[in-house]
Amino acid sequence: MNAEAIKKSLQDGGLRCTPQRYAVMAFLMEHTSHPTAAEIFKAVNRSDPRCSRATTYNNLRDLVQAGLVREVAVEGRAARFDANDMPHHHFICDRCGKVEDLDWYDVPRPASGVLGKRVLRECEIIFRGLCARCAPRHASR
Amino acid sequence: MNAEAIKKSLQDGGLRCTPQRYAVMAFLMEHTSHPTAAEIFKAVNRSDPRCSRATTYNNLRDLVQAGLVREVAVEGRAARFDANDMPHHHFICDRCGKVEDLDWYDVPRPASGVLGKRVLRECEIIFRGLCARCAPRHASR
DNA sequence: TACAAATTTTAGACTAAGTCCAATATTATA
DNA sequence: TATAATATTGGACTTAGTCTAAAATTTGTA
Repeated sequence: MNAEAIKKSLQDGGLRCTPQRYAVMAFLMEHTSHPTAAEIFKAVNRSDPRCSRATTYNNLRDLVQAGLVREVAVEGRAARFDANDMPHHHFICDRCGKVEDLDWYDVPRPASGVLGKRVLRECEIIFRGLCARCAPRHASR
Repeated sequence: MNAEAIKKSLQDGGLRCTPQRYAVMAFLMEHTSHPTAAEIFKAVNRSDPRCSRATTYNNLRDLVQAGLVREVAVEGRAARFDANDMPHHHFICDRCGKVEDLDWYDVPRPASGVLGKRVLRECEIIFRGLCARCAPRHASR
């Protein structure tokens, strides 16, 4: 993982590069499984106990605001975070809550533009169903 | 609002028609503004104090499971509920968190089908931006 | 209508997820 | 290196939602 690239992207987002913020960002870039805030805190705090829970939440908020990280809300479950900077959509498993990235080009892209009197910033397609682990195998039986 | 129709849809969903459950369903059909569980509880409990908080949550869970109500997760905010049974997508305001329905035909519909090894149940497009109230008016100034 | 079985309701304690605070520390800039 | 702006901290707090087990209601059957 390129440390300089992380530093630069923090700066480009108008954020200072602190050890805690760097650690949160680096963790998200290395772990593309959409961890929850609690998971991120546990991992980052374990390898560097200087990072507190409040700081983890503060940094996630800042990274999302700066557009470097995406937050995915899942019904009845904790929010999940994602540093994948390529445009993409998500698949959420009904059973285990797992969030998977779908390549933008895997799915048709809805037209962007104005929606009535609303100012559109982004659109995301959320697919729901059962992931490969949760789907009943040999379902034909 | 057709009381018999509500009764029938509860039964079709395999749910008994209790006064509390009926009240939650009726409230959602009359209020299409995507209320939160707390708002639903307050309103239903005010007009009939027999309905407790736990019951409101239980019934929302049951109605969602039965497919009569949709739940919309919003980042950093309480879940919102929606009894609109027509296929549709949502617009979520970044600033105030308001959820608005978008007619299915207002937006292109992504192709359905299998996504890799995943079993697809539904897909929803979530549009984000600023609603008519929150968008800066006369923005050219 | 009366009974039994299944389902639903309840108050309130509890948990999980996340925010807030104000004192302290760190970072970037001049 | 001094300074101003920003970030970090532990821990109390809030908000959203779940759990429990006893009591009540609903529904099907006789």
